[in-house]
Amino acid sequence: MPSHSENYTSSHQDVGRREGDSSITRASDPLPRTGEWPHRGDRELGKKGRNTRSRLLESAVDVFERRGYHTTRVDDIVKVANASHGTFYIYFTNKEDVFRALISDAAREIDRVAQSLGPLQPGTGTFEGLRSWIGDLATTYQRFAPVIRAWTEGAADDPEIRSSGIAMTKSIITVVEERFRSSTVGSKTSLEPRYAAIAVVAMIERCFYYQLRSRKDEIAGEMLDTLAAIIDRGIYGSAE
Amino acid sequence: MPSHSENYTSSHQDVGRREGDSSITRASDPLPRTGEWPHRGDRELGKKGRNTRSRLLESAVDVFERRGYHTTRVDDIVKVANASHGTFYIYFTNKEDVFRALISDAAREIDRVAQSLGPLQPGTGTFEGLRSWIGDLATTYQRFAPVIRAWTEGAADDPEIRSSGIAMTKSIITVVEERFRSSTVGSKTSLEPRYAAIAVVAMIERCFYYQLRSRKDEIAGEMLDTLAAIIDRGIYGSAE
Amino acid sequence: MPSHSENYTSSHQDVGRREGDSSITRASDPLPRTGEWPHRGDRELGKKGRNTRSRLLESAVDVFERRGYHTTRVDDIVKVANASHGTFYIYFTNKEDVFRALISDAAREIDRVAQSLGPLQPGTGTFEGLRSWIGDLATTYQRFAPVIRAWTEGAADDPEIRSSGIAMTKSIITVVEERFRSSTVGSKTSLEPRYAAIAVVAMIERCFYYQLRSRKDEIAGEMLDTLAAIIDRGIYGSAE
Amino acid sequence: MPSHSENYTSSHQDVGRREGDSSITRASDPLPRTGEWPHRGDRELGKKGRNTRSRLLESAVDVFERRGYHTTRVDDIVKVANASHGTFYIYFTNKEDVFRALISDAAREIDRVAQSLGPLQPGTGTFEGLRSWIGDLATTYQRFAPVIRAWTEGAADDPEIRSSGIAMTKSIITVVEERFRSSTVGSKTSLEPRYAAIAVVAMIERCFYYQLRSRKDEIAGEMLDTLAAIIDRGIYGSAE
DNA sequence: TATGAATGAGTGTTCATTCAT
DNA sequence: TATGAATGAACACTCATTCAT
Repeated sequence: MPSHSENYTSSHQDVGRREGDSSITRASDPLPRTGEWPHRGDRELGKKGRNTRSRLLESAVDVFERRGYHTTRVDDIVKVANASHGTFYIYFTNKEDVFRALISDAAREIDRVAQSLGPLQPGTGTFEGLRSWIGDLATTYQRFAPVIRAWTEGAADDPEIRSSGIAMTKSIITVVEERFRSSTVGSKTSLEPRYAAIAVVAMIERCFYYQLRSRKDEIAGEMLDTLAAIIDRGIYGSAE
Repeated sequence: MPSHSENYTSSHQDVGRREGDSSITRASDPLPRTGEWPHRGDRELGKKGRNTRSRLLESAVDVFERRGYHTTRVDDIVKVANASHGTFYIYFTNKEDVFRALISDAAREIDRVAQSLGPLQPGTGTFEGLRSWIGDLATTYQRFAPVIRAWTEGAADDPEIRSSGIAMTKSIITVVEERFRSSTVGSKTSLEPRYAAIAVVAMIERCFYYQLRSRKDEIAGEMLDTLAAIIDRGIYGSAE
Repeated sequence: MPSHSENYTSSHQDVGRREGDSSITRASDPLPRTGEWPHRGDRELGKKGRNTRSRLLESAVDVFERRGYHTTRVDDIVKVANASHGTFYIYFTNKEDVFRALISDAAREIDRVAQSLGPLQPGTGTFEGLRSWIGDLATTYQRFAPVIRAWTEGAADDPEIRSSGIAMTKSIITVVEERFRSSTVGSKTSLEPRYAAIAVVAMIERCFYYQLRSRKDEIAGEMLDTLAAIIDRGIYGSAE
Repeated sequence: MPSHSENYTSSHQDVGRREGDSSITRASDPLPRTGEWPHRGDRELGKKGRNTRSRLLESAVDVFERRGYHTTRVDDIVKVANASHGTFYIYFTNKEDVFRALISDAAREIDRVAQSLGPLQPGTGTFEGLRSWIGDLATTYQRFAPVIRAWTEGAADDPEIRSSGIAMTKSIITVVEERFRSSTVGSKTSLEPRYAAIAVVAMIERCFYYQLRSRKDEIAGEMLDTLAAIIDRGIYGSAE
């Protein structure tokens, strides 16, 4: 649910495809030029290696949260992980690479939860359905909070990361749009489902972000209630 | 309307009140103007100097838009402005300083427009009032689009700039909250005005941002209609 | 006259085309991504800048000679030039770039001298003509000795530099080949002019290199006499 | 036949004489074998060990050829050999060490062939003798081509390897010089045998190198004919 | 007021080598 | 005998900032 958008009217989904961890580089050429060697993916890692890699990932989360993506230095991460500078480069090619590894998990999960929004028909417990979905989203969002925040705020100038953020948001918007269409919403009201979906996703995403930034341990229940209520009334036209 | 928040439940407003110039050293000031010392403010500048300063500011807008705040180098700005490296430091202390100079105008304007939201009573043309206000906000937002985008996306790890963004958002939320309170909204519905205001501002801000990122020349009218309609129904309970 | 060859049977000449100094990078895009900015060419340099650049070039020659191309560190060069690390990167993008600047002069000169070989007809003072030409070549070679040695020995794995070396050698071979063809050499003897030219250039180049490596101040006159004599007898068939 | 020279006028021969193994610490030894200590030589190796060692050597040849000496990383070699990083250091102390192991064979062979040049007397089939000798040299040269090329091009800044190259070339020059002296060449012509020998060896070595770099499968027969003819006429004064 | 050369601290990245298993 | 994880010194390169002219 990071906050980048290139064209929110396109509806094809391109997030959540990738398999496994985000090690994008893969070995095949037996003798590449300098700098083209893939860094170790997960597969060939021994116990110790896996442990080190995890420690680095955890440290990265930690540091990204405290310093923000841009301000973070590889040096900070290895210091927290009690590893040497060189060790970092065994597992990741650079800062972006760790970041990709982190967001791939988050993206997968959020997308999964986003897709879980059931069909809703006006007058049939729409509030409860929305409230439950938003609650699930909030839970997931909180789980990956540091990463998502960095994703939203900081990584905006790495093209690949940005586009994955865009894709993720598009994907959620599309789900919501389809639910709006398949309910009788469109006919009852003058709302265009696409724009309504954009507005709703925007609202949810940004409220979560505001709340996260407030350093509360969790997103307030009242906030979630309010979101569900506004959507229920604003889109599904439920009264009171 | 940038997107940073520390605590959105606090309601005291601290943006847009202070008049005149403020010094850089007053760290609590949410929207400091360009530092007066040791660099020159506008007043004491000769014609040539004013011109150079403007050129630098315009170039900065240009570059921030194309490269993003973090990626922008002082070098880029002076090159676009056809100025020398040294010249930059005559007018600004550093990159943040230019940025502050740029956002101060934007912040003032947006805040002014935000405050213009009139009192709304259910059943008395709430949609039109909201639509008009949102339209004005959109116009202003578009006018300062490059700066605001940079503000939203990039400046997140400069504490001073971040806090000015937080303050700005808080200020708008507070206005909206007060309008909600002073109408009979609270009593009719179960919505807590503070949370409702947060949700509404979040939605508006993020939709504008999405639309801007889509590279459309302007924010779609349908988008504005949809926003107004959702708020009208979701908060003011208007039907149809 | 460096020593790389890809295909010595091709005869088209592609050395000596470049104008001015070897600053291959040129400015045009007003806002390139990081790393694409051209480094200052010679044109826009003030007096001081030109001086610094020269000092760096001289130091580079010095260090390349003492340490060899690969072993040389940018740090070594700036130390000798009494400049700071950053200064180096104002004038050159990296070690290769300085090297290119250095060899372009050498290549131009050597090529010019190589082309000066006049037409020779058996029985008409061929020895004197050859001896004089070889002498000129030797003089030029000596003048650029440190650079050429580095070129021959070390830079072999930089593709661009290597190919310029190849081109240079090809060019000389072609000149010699044409002189052999236009004299009656081919008809009198069974020598194929192309192969004969390769052999002759190989011999000259390598003898110069051997002599340079021996750390003598200059290439021995007897060496030059011997070369001229061997070619005179071996190719032109002069007796005694 | 690599291409380094410190002083090509000295004529005492110091390559190819010593038998058996030599220690790394004897710096003056021109062609040290792989260090026996603390790494294992061939003798004490089990079947498996011998196999691993061979694989590493073969891989090294492969990689040196494709990447050049300097650009080659230990990492590349072990990857091609399907061995682990640590294994490499069981058999060799470092990259130079593998290289020394590789060139020792090549050097021995080339030197042996070089010494095989028989005594030649003008007017007694000198061309055939030369042509045959050059052909043998070419065959050997081709056999060890990748190693020799790396030796010629790249190893120039390792003192020990360089000096072994110098010694090798000196040795060949000396053989040739002696043949020139023992024939009546010196008296008939004005050529100084030492310089003539240098020129001849330079020519042969460099032509081989040129041809190798041209990526032909083998050195052209015409090239060998031409070399023999030039020497025959240029040194031995044979006509037509 | 403008210039642009110089600086150097700060970061990123590579790779030979060691060592516990 | 083999492994592959870890290390850290060595080097490359960038860019904000200063300053003499």
